[in-house]
Amino acid sequence: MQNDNSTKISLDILTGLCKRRGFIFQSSEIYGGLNGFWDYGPLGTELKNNLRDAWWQDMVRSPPVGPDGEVVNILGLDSSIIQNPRVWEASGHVGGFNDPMSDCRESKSRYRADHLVVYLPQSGDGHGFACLTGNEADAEKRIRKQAKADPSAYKVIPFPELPAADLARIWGPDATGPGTLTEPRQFNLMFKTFIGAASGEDNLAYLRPETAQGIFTNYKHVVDTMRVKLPFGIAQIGKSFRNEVTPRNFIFRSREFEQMELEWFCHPDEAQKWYDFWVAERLKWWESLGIRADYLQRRDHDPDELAHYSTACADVEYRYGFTDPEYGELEGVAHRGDYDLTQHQTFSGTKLEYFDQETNTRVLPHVIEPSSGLTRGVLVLLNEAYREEFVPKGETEGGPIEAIPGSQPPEGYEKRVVMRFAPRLAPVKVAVFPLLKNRPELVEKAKAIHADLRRDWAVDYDQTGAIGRRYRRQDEIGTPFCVTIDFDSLEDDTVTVRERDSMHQERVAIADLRAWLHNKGL
RNA sequence: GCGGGUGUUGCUUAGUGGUAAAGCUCCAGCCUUCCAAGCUGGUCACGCGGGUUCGAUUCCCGCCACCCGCUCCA
Repeated sequence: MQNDNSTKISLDILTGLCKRRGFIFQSSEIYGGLNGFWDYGPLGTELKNNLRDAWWQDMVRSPPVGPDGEVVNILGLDSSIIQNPRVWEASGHVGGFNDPMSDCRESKSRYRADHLVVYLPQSGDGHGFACLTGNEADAEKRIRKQAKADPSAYKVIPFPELPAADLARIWGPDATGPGTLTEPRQFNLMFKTFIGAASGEDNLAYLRPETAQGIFTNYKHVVDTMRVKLPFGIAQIGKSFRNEVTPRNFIFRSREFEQMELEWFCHPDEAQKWYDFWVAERLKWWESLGIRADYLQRRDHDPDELAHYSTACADVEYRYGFTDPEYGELEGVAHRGDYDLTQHQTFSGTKLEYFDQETNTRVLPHVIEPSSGLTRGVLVLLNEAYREEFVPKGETEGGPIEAIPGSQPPEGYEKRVVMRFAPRLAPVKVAVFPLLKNRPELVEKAKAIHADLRRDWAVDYDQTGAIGRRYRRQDEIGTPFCVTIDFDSLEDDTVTVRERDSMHQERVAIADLRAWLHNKGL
């Protein structure tokens, strides 16, 4: 990716800033860390909570107007992370990911171990040959050619029953020599845990790999208690856990992550209409947060990549710097049909049909699922916000000049790093400074304004060092406004409000400050 | 999971078989009337565990984490 993009930044820079400024730390770092887990520091927590709250506000409390011009109805839920293990049998998560696999180091092929059989010499010595069940002729051919022996001198056993010590003398199906197959390994998507103090297989449980199933299992409760009519939605935000084979790319793919999921229940005849609506709506929502439109795209899944439960799926993708090709998933909007409710109806024996009073008919609703990664959203916000700029030394006339990340400023300029978060999402909204810290009257007034503003917003107070340094500190954590109390403030009760992006300053009466900030998007 | 690379303070680097230096950051004081100024002082590091050795941050082994590629990916 050598193109155009002067603002492309590396994950190294972002990871460094997140650590340096208290956004995101490696989990349990003092013990050497843990692959695939991350902790959110004070500012990362604020940022993540702000994104979470924006989603909740815009999806649950004040959702968009539907395609018919009617306000849609969406209700909130918070189901437990650990659920009856049968939930995951019904959902298809148990079973689908439990097959032991063996890799060939030479051919890079991966085989399901229960699909392989091994020809072993009756004599006990010499090479053995593995093949896929159904391809026995292939193995026998190789016995004649490679071992110059008759297949009848061999016994056939299932690959999983082969002692690990014998792997060294086995030829893989696609290998040109022995000893290339790895010991069969279990790939378990779900984290296992045990309920109760005594552990054993009979009290096995799982940490949920998605929040969606908790919605389906509560669907009937919501229908019965909340006087809802089709169509309606149930929304949930929470942690999910997946034993990813390869956690990579900072918080993009981690083993513990957070989802914001909506399950939209509707009449089967209307499902396509709602699918189209939600795909478009979700793309618009990310743009409304200030994400550059040319960094977002809709990608419809090909029929052959659809999951078993899904009849259509479209992703909202973002142009991360590291995903290949170029764009990577941020949110998936899936048309799940009636798969989930059918499964849970079958497995639980509980009727999950919706009874329509007006038409006197029963129907199993179809489901459209916009499911986005909250923690992936945080990564997108960080990536979108990061800028390096050149500023003339000692003054701000003309404002900052956008720079290529990692480049050095020309003579007379210095670099500033600024996080251009939308005010709504910024972890700190306002910082309050006395111009000088050794003038008690300035300090006192600044502290009073700080104490007042913090009733409404996350507000920093800083009196350390030169004023310019304090501005730059706030730039780097993305604080949109800084308020400075100077000697004029003591005379006329006005303050300087300095804007992060333009670095412009404006004189505002203290009495108007709260309203002024509100008008700027806080 | 495979292959390659990396690991000294918050960051960037220096260095050594005798437990570590510098710049920036950070903290305190002085100073400072709006964009990382200056002066003085200060805190903080050899990823973890073994081995060799009188002594290991340095040499050896194992592990862990991170980065790149492959693989995988609801």
